[in-house]
Parts: sequence; structure tokens; C-alpha cells
Amino acid sequence: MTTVDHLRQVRLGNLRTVLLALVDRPGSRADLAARTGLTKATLSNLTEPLLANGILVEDAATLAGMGRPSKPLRFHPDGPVAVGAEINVSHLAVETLGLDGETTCRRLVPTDTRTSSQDTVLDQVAELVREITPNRPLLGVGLAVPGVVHDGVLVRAPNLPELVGAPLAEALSARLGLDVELDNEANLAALAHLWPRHLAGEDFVHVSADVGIGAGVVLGGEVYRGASGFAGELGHVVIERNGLSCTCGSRGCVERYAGLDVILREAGRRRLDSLAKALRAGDPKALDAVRNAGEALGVGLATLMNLFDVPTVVLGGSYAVLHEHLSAAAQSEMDTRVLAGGERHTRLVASPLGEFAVVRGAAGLITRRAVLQPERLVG
Amino acid sequence: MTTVDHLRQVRLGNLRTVLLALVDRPGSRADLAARTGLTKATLSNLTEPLLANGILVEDAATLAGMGRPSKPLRFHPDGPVAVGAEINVSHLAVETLGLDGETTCRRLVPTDTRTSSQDTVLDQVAELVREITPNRPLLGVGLAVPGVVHDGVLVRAPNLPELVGAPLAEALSARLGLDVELDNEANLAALAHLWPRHLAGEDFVHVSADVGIGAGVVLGGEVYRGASGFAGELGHVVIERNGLSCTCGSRGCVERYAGLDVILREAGRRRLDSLAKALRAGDPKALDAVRNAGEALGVGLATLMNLFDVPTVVLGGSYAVLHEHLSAAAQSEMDTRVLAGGERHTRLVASPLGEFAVVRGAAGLITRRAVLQPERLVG
DNA sequence: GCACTAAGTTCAAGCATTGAACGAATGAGG
DNA sequence: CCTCATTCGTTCAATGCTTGAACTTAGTGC
Repeated sequence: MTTVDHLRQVRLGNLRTVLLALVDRPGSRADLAARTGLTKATLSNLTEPLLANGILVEDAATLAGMGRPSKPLRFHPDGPVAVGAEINVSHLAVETLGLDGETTCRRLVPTDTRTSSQDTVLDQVAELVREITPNRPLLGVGLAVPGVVHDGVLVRAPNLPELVGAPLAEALSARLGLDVELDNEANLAALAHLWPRHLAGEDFVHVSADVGIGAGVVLGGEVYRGASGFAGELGHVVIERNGLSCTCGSRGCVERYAGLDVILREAGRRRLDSLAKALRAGDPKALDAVRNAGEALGVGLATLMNLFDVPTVVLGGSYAVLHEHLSAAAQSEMDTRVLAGGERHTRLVASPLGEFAVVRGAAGLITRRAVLQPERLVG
Repeated sequence: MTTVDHLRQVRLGNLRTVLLALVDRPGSRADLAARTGLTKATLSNLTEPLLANGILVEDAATLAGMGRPSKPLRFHPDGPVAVGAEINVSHLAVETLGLDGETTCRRLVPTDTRTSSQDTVLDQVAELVREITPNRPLLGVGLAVPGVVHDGVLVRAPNLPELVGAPLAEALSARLGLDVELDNEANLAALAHLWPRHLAGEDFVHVSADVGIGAGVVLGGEVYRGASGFAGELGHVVIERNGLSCTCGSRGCVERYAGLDVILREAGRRRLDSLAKALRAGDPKALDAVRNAGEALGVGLATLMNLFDVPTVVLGGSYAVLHEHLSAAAQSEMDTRVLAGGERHTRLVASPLGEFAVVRGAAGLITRRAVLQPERLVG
């Protein structure tokens, strides 16, 4: 603690407030002052180093009626970007995201990672990152993996056992010379809906099914991770205490009734797009399979909502694709089972982000940290 | 915002830090400086008005080896107190609690509130509060009710429909001339284990059964309430999707298998103490009933822990009494069903607080606010 | 008595925000 | 074309909280 460290904290807090206002939308110093509750004087002071460092730019003066024209500030188009990367069982993906929330580049490469060694996968990811890296300062890399992450380590990944326990972040960091932050794909998909815009401010749960079923829970503007990273394991919520055996050792887990593999098997399909086509064609077997899954999912979600009391559920991943045929059954179960549901507090919506949600969230993890902890931007 | 409001915020924040350190244990200025990271100078400055206002006292000098003896500071024994009050279906309770966490007075009066009007109940509570009020400044009243509270209003109380929707806090406040804060009994029982000491700092869930089953979830040192106060409704977590019908409209709710009424009926008993005696005597019917309830509760808790990932469950209320005969079955279900449970992360403990937990939490709600928002103490 | 140690107090220095005053840039009206 | 009204952005003295160092106080050990 130096002499006046506490005042520096006040300044950083205000800097964060200003940057958050700018993420919401650009604005002149006077406008930002009005929106943040700070004074014009403080805004001049706070934005000066951001302009000097190339984080912000001053647009040409805007004529807006009477008085001196304002000069809006916004994030510099050549300012720093974050990189998101995703390792999944069937594909790798990367994306670059600016502080303004604009994606400048993205790639998705089908890859069967289950058969690859850890080194091979990391080499591939590093190569992809290099390919899309623009000529702009880099904030760091967010890395999404399908499994439970605790203290920066992948501690559980039923579908990628090869990667469990390994120092993934360090290994990728060594290859790229950048900070790498590791997190669970369900949490990052949820984050993508929260940052930088969309459902900002609201509590919600993002649910997706790929191999298992994962829920990312957003409370008070933060992804809730739990004591050891296991929070939001919706797939292993029990809906029939003596039901089907699950690989986790329990019985009657939601995953055994509403997992994507189950839906496909029941529908007699091998791939999601084939199922989607069958649904559009009105194939009764496919419709039945999805409706049954929707019911099971609805029971699990009802339980989740009775515990978390969040008003909104976002269906992502495969569920977003099936949303149209899945929601009715799920919503019906929720309506009868959620206590706060009498007044129709529960909302079930499809994710608008598509297959890039996870990698978007991975990059967002980095841009978000840069905004919330702006000390690195001004340093 | 006045000129230097932000500096006042810094001061209040430090004041809070110091008061929290004092709640933990008394200490001299030098000791507090070491524990809080502030300087001795700041501590002299911050504690001066607290001493002047009668919040703190300076003990006689303590000789502890070499150097000038320290003069420990602690909360003044005649300083302000908070009042906790509880309205339950079968009893009313009140208690006074000092900032130091010492209970000075408590009363529990068996009363059948279901047959009383709202006015009668409030009159009785107000009378009880007056009876135990000591000759010390009063911080306010925390009022616990068995139901869902949102925005200071009781919005759901299956067992006390008479009180739903009424402005309970205002009505009691008018009778007593004190601020009254309303909250749910499950949340307050949880708070009692968190504040002022006990499990402070750890995430946990407090579960109790009286009429329904309520869980108070403590995350990051705060009671988690959810978007509309319905969080932690463990009683309506589903464990058998096509199981027994519940009054809530759902089927297979935990409450229908592990509620106190169910246990008593299965055991052929009418009262909890009679059941406890039967258990001690080894009555097989009673043991069976409790074990079955334990299993159902364990399934519900496993689901809860897979969603919240909290390491500890505290059994309170009737469950604390039955703990010995309930835990084994519940723990067994949890061990096989909680994902993070492999390394025995899940801990199931009985509450040490007994029947005063709720009213303790109600009073704690007020002392806690006084410490966390100390502006009122120095004003 | 004297050196030593630790507690508590005093005080000048440092600094982020603030409100008011000021300078800058434009539109409206004559 | 000139002046006034209006709004944007900057400058500046004032405020008041924490800090580290110096200082005072009050004991122990020899």
C-alpha cells in the first residue's frame, strides 16, 4: 500500500464506470458525465490517458442543434482485441473481439479432438489463433473447454479425458506468449449472452446440450461458478430417483432423458441437422423424441428455478436449434411446477448467438476483465 | 452528491472494515490496524467518534509483555441492540442482540397464530417486544415470517394466509416506533449461522423442515434471495416426476417425502418430541420413517448441490433434532449423486442453534446492517 | 535508574473529485 | 455580417481522507 492507494482505487472504479458506459454506447464527455453521474471535469481527466493510449478515439464533431457541437468518444477501431478459443470434441473455434464488442474475425474448424493428443490439439489451437490474429494489441486469450474448471485446471471432462489435469492455460500461453484464461464452455456461453450487451443486467440461466447438458447461471451480472466450479450441473439434476442409471453413478439424471444423444437415438437420427430436417417435415418419431426431452428438461428446469429463482432461461447450442419443438413441453412442465410461475415469471427463449456463442464468451471473458479492471489499459 | 462525497465513502468503507474486525473479536487500535491493513493513525481517527457515541468502550490497559500496554476496544455493553421477532404457526418468539453478538434476552411463547387475525398477532408481537426491550438504544426490528417475502411484502404463506399481502412491517413499525425489516424464516435461520460468527466466510445451505421444507442459501457471505424471493424452495424440488401430488400443483416434490408431517405420519406419532423419544428407544417404525425421509432429502440435496456447488449443508429446525437418524441415509444419496462428491466435498452438519435460530437471524439482520452500513452509528 | 519496546497521537504531504468560472464552437435572429 | 444564446470542454482552488514519519506515553528487564 503506497501513500494514497485508496484514492487510486476510487479513480479506477470511476474509470470502470466510464468504460462500461462506453461499452453500452459511444458518447461525448458531457453525455458520459450525465450517464455516469460524474462531472464533466472528471470525464476530461479520466478520458485523457485513454485517448493518449489509443484505447479511445474522438470522432469528428457532431452538430446536434444549438450550442457547441459534441465530440463523441468511442473505442478505437485499431485498439486492443481479445482472442477467444474453443476446444470441443468435434471442432475447434477461434474469434477476435474488440472492446467495443465487435467481432473482427472468426473461424470454426471441424476436428475430432478425442483422437488427438493434448499437444496436437494445443498446436492446432495456437495455429488457428495465429492465423486470425490482427495487427492490433492483444489483451489475452480466453480458452473454452467442455468440462469442469477449477482454479484454472480442467478437473473433469468425461469426453476429453486426455486433457484432464493438464496445465492447458500455461501450455497455450507458452505457445502464444499471451495470457490465457481457462473456463467451462457452459459458463462462457452464458457470458456471451451477458457481455457486452444482450441480457445485460438480468439474471438468467443459459442451458445447452451437446454431449452432456450444461447450465451457465448468471446472477447479478456475474457467472456463478460455485465453490469448486461444479455449479450449474443441470445434466445431473435428478428427475426420477429410481430412473435410468447414469454414468455419474446416480440414477434418473436429466441428461439421460434430455441429452442430445438420447434425443437423436429416440428419433432414429445420427446428426442434429438430420433431426432438424425431420422435424420440419413433421416426422412423428422425431417430434415425439423432442417432446419427451422437452418434458424432462422442463422438470429439471423447474427444479433449477425453484432453487435459483431466475426469471429467464436461454436455450443455446442444440437446444436453440430444437427450440421450436422443445419449448412447449418444457414450458408446460415449468408452469405447473415452478412456484413463482403462477404469474408467468418464467421466460424460455432461444439463443440468438448460434454456434459461435461459446467462443464469443471466451473472448468476452477477456474484454470484460479489461473493462472491469482497467488498470492494464492505462498502464 | 456533495463536493467530497467520494471521500466519505472511503471512510465509511474503512469504518465497516474496522467494525467487522471488532465483531470477530475485540482488539487494541494497534491490533485492529494490523488486522485491517489500515494504519494506527487511521484507527485512532476512525474509532474516536465510535467511542464518543457510546458504540465502543476502551478496556483497562492490558499488560502483555514489553512495551506500552494496549487498551483493547470492544462494543459497549450498554450500546445499541437489535430486536428479532418471529411469527410462526405455533409460536411467537423475540430476542435482543447486541452488536457484539451477545443475546441479552429471549422469549418463546407457544401461540396458535393460524386462528388469530393479523391485528391480534401484531399486537402480541409488539407486546412481547416491549417486554424484553432493555434500556439501551434500539437499532430496529427484524421480523421473520414463514413464507416468501419480496420487496418487503409477504407474497406467499400457505400456512398463514391471513397475513399474505398485508403491510406487516409498516404495521409493526407503527406500533413500536422502530424500523422493521421483514424476511423469510429460512433465510434468517441461514443468516443466524453466518452472522456474527459460526460459518462466517463459507458458502453453505441451511435446510429446515417445519411445515414445509425451506433452504436458506448463503453465497459469498450473503443470503441469496433470487429475483423475486423464491430462491431456495427445496421443498418443491422434484425427485420423482410422476410421484405424489403436491399442494403446489406439481408432483414428486421433496416435501411430500421428507416433510415433517410426512415423517410423523409414517412413524405414527403426533409430535416431534414423541418421535425423538421413539427414535432413542429404537422404535423400528420411527427409524424407518426417518430413514426414508433422509433418502428423499438426500436426493433433493444432491440436486441442490449439483446446481449450487456449496460444500456444506446445515440441518436446522426439526432436522437438527432428527440429525442423528437422518444423516446417514441423506449422506449416502449425496455421495452417489453429487458430482463433486467423489472427494467427499459434501459436509452435512447439525445446527447448534436450536429453536432460536430464526429469531436470532432476525435480530442479526439488523445488527449486520448496522455494521455494514455504519453511517447511522456515527451520525 | 536507564535502556528498550510497543501503543497511541500529531502533522504535513499527497491526490481524485468537485463546482464554478472560463474559453470554444456553433445556430438563431436581425 | 454581427451579436446573443446555448452547449461542450478545460482550468483551478478547495475539500478532506489516508499515510508514514516523528513524537509522546507507558510499561518491562536489568
